[in-house]
Amino acid sequence: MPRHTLALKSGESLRLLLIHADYFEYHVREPAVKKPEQLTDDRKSLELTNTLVVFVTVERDDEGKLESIVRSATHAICDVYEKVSPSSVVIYPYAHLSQELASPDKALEVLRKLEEQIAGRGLRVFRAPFGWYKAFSIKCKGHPLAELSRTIKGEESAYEEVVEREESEFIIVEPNGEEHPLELSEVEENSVLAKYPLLKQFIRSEELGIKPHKMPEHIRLMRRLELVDYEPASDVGHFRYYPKGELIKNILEDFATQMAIRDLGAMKIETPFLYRLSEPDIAEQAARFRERDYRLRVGNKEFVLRFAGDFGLFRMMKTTTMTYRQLPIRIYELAKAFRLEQSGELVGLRRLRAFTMPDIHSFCRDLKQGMEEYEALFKYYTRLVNAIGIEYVLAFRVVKDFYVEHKEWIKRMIREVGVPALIELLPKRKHYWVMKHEYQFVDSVGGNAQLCTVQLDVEDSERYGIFYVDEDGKKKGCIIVHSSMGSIERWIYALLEEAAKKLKRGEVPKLPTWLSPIQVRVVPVSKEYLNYAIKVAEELERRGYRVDVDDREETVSAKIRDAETEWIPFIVVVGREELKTKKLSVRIRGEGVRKMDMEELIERLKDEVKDMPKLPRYTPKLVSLKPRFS
RNA sequence: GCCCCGGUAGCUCAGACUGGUCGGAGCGCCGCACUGGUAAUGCGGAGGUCCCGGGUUCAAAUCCCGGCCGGGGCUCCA
Repeated sequence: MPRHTLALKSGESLRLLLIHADYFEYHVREPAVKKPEQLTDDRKSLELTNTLVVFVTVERDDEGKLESIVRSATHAICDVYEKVSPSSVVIYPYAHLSQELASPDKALEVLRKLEEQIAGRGLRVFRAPFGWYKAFSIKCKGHPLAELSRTIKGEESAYEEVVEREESEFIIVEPNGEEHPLELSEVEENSVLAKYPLLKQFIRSEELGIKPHKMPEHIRLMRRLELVDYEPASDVGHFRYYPKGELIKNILEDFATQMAIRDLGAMKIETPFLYRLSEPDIAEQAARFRERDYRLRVGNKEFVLRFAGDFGLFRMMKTTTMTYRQLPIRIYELAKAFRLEQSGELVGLRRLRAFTMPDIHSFCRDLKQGMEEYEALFKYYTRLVNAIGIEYVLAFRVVKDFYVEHKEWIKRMIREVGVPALIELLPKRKHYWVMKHEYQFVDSVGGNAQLCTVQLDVEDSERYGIFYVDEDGKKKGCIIVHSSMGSIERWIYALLEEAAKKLKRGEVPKLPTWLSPIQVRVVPVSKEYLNYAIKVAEELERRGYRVDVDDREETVSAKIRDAETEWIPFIVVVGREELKTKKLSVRIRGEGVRKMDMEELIERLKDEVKDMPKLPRYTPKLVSLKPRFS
């Protein structure tokens, strides 16, 4: 008999394991539950050949959606039946596929209905009795379709997903506001897109699914540069950060926080990672993300790890008293989030199971204020993307009626950024938002990922129990604008991929100076000049820059080479000559060697770092003291 | 999650098809000499359960099965 793997995820659905068997038999032994199903003699044992044995587990959450579950399960079973042509079907209650069993009477009800439905389709069907220990033997046929498992969900089962999908329309809006229709089938011939290669590549990747077939470069780079690495001892998609990667991550986090607070006056909060599934609103939120959330049981409580910041935020806002005078209220959280993405979907830092997402939620009085807020956030994220310095693409998704009504407003925003935009017009609203936009990134191999997004949520907040007090003293639901700059990890991906694109074009790859783990490396020509090198470094450090000193016993060439392979933007060589003239010999990445004095170098650094966050070195001052992490 | 490909020293990889002196190279690391001027100074040394678990065989890094991790594809991306 072939071996079966019965390990299935804990979840919230009906589980089926279908075995096409040459031979199957069972014999009832003794009761397994307090009130087992009443039995007639003819059901105490059974022996069949060429049969389809369906092991069925009814899960707790199946209760309440019995009808659709039974319908879908019947469909699934008949589907397999037609493919393998057995001469009968056996429904076999099998509790062991689950940790979250439904109550026995509900389970029995489902099994009976299932039997009835299948019989109703004219098939010969048997049902093994429920609530009894049974001995069984099975001889699996072992062909490719002989062993299958199915997960059946209520309502939106894969088996009834025949719902006709109305197609979106696409248009391109040029920076000057000119509008052009776009047929996705004619992307290659489109003359407007020919002017905007990045946007064209984005549409190929995002809308047409034309994929790069290549490994994105950042995966190699994140390890070469000792920034980030896999951690096989954790779950897949959970990474570890070496000091230099941690520093970059922390600077980006500080940047997100600083921008939100300084530019928008948002209020920063923090909420828990874990939420109880027994809370109805949490359960409802979790249900939106079926099978994509981490669940864990502690004692007799079941928890879900948040997959977005909303969980704790909405809870907090429920008990917050806000008045119309205070709106819009902007709340910022730097939230660690967890999503159980399918393992095959994870790609380096592009898609993770654990990531850090800064988000801002704005609570607004009405649609008018919501739209003003949307525009403010649009401008905010545009400044933010421009400040980090990567190429990006702009895409809007708008419900068509809303677009028609607010066309000029949207075009005004596009003109403001000065880049062309792809607009997807949805025939009708199917999400909580009427409109959103995304700043998307296109990587070195032609793949893409969403960075910033702003969403105008028009289902007002009453559904979450969030209210403000209006002028008339009455409680009202508000309009929520959801927004995020995208995960910090994904920004690291974008920065590394941006550098990889430079490399591909034959340019020198680099990180912006404000994000470089080491901004200046001082290289003494020999031991004699080490003290002077340290003095130079200390002066730069006092001025707020990350500097280290290569004190190793290596040749100058070797030390320069190492600094270059680390992508250090400024390399200062000091020796006899520098000591004498008090000038510095500065090798600027991608430019060449220049003689500068200390103040000139500091001016240059100041100019590149501007008012971006500053953090100290996370690695030793002396290069010889730093271990190699990867 | 499914399909295809891969996993050999800290890192990058050769060896595998045709099982048997194949456990190898470069980088890194350690030691000695060199006292350095803008992308690799020379010489020497240490390092490996050949991813893990089973199987086939007189014999397995090598062949077979299962698992784990990674890459690509499919699907997915509230």
